[in-house]
Amino acid sequence: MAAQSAGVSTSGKRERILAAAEMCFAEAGFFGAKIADIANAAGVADGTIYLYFRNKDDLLISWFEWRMEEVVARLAAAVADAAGSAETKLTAFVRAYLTLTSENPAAAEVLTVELRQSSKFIKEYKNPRFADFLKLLSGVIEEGQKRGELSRAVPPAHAARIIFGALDELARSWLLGGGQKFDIVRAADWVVSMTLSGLVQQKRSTP
Amino acid sequence: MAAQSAGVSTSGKRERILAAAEMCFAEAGFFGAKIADIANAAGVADGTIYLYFRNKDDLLISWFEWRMEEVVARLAAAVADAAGSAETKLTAFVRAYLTLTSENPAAAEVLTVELRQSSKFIKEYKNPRFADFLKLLSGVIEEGQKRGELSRAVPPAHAARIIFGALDELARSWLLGGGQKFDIVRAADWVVSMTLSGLVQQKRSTP
Amino acid sequence: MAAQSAGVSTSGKRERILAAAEMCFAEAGFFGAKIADIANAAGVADGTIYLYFRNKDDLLISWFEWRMEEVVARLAAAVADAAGSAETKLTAFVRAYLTLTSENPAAAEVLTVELRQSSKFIKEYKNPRFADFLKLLSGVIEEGQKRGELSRAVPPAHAARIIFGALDELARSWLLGGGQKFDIVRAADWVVSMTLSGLVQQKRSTP
Amino acid sequence: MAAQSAGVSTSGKRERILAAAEMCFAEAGFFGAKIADIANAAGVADGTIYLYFRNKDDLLISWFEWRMEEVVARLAAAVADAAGSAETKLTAFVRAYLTLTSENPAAAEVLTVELRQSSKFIKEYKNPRFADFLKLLSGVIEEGQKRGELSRAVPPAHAARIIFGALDELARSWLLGGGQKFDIVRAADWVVSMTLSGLVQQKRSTP
DNA sequence: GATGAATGAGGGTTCATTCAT
DNA sequence: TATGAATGAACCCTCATTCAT
Repeated sequence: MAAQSAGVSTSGKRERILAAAEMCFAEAGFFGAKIADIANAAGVADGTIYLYFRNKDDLLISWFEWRMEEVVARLAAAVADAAGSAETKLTAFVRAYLTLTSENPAAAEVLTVELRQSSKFIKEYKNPRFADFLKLLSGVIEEGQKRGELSRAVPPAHAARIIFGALDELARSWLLGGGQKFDIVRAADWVVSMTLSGLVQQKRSTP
Repeated sequence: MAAQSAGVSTSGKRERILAAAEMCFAEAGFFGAKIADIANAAGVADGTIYLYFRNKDDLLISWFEWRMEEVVARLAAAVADAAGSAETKLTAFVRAYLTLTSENPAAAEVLTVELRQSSKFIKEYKNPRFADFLKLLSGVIEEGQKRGELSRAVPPAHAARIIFGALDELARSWLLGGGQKFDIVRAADWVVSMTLSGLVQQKRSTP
Repeated sequence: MAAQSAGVSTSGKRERILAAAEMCFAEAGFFGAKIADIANAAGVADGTIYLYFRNKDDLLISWFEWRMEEVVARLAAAVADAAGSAETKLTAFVRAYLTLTSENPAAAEVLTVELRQSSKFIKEYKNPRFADFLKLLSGVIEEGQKRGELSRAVPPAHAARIIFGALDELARSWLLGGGQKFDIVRAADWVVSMTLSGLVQQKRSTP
Repeated sequence: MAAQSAGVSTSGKRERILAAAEMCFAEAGFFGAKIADIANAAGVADGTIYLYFRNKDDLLISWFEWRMEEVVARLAAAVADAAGSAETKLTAFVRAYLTLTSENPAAAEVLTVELRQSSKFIKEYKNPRFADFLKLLSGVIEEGQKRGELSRAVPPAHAARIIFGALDELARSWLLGGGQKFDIVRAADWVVSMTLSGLVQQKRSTP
């Protein structure tokens, strides 16, 4: 009772529904996934979903909040663990992001494909978790710029967007290939290489 | 009269429908846009749409082919005009892409948001125009690598994905801000800077 | 409560829908009857029909099964009650059939008119209940032939078809006349007379 | 011009449309056959059909008139040729009817299945050709009764209905079997046998 | 809380019919 | 006459949401 009043169901139904939604959204897309499918996958009645979520939109938003909280936490931990230069931290971030993708492709599928979709989520919904995500990334960049490790050519917020875009697209192409065509975790090095050193053949300072 | 005898309506109804679809998809999303809305915007009857397109899915796919053909042509032209190094060509590509985005935000909105939506379009539909798009970009990179202008650290196909992801994300954030927050065309330089030279403060070879 | 736990709605919605469908099909024909009409007549929402039937076709097939089960049972009972010769049994069958017609003209209308409509019902649907119906009739004939009561001039299956055709056509002409022009139950004697003794003026064997 | 003003197209388009309609109705049913299909089969434009027929209903009615005129004429000729007793004439009628069925299964299909269907044609349309058909049959019976050749047990109009019903049902079952299961023309003898002599084992007058 | 039968608005699609050429 | 592109009313069916139990 005490636990329930805190908004945490003792039976974990909310989580089961969110996990079921993740699966269904990944498989069929937000519009293709039916509430009945999700309820069935979660082992609850259709109506039960409405005890935990206002409506289908709210379910997607709630899923996003739920999943992103974990993602941001793990990325933040990875960054924190990577003591040292901005380069090291960015590398840790990128690797952690693509590792998460490979570990939970269903979640990645929804994040990468479904979440862009509707004006409901990108236009009206402020998306605080995604803002946290970008802030984590841009924070590392900003710090690196302040410390003189990174070029100031690109404003941190945009640099973060660019890196996220690169990661996201790489994740998407990996997911579409069924995870077969290349090693997504090793692909992290490509993103690191391109966004840190660039494609141009460097004429590094000679000793 | 003579023109009509070719069996192709001179009234350009197909194009009007495609343009109306672009507008409606951009505004409401694929699932949110109603056939009736599109017909109304195109100034035709609902049924007329089905004289030109098999169904709503086919309308989106057809729109994609129609729009991407132009996009790829313009990007190819921009690349062709940019004689010289791979660096110059990539810069031209990126600028042209973001210029197109700024010139036709509705089209960009659909491309960037709606096209990711899985089932019919990324999973089932092979998307030959998008493949052309990526091929154009990876071709420039591959050539640059062969000429020794670009590093071989990243395979051309993945480098192209990374650049596209960066561009796409930048375009999306610009579109979501209503085109107000920053100059998307000038943002091209950020993408160029990051993907060619990288973020790391270069210690260029000094004489 | 206890009854409901069986998973079968005690409110008899399925039967109400079938009865409403019977009425609407009789009045407007299968294609003319709208799902909304049937739902309205049954006092349920449109969507409710789809909880009990896959689609409109399934509704007609289900109606047929539902109604024919009763018809065959009653005809079988009539035949069973008519102990004695094949002649007696056939007479009982014919009278029972036309009595049913007069008692439920709507059902007869649908059976006689709508069910012939080809595609879904006679060509694809195997119609097991109608097969039962014919089997009952041909069984009586076959038995009569074996016992030497009936001529072997016509194979039982075809004789059954011929009798059914006669009954069906008589029912149809009665239904089209609004049941006013003649007494359908007494018309049974005509069918009996013709199919058992024939039209030809019999020169019965004289002692 | 003179010929056309008489309502007879010199190019025979009306007939081509009627023949095409027959084929399409037989294949797909009245509701399943599309005007576009019929126009295509007739080698005319959709709109052309409306130069010859008021609407789709009128097309079916017109087809019926067109086809029944021929059927009645041929049956009348068969009856006329069969000089002699009512028995002979009825036999000729039945054989001619089933011969027509076997010669033109498509027409038979429409007559037997589609024409019953809609209230448009049985309830509102007076169906004068079908009345002619029944009149021909009942006329033979009436005459036979007057001449004492046939029993007066069944009123001629109803006897005609019964024979037609038998024929129609036999035709339908033959058509549904794709004309493979039995010889429809030889089946004529069954109808003759049953409706003239009946099923009951006759104890014919002994010499 | 939990259920799931019931709801009914909504929309994609069809196709008989029209009419400008 | 003939055409066939265009029309738009009509309708089956889906599915998010509700609510009596």
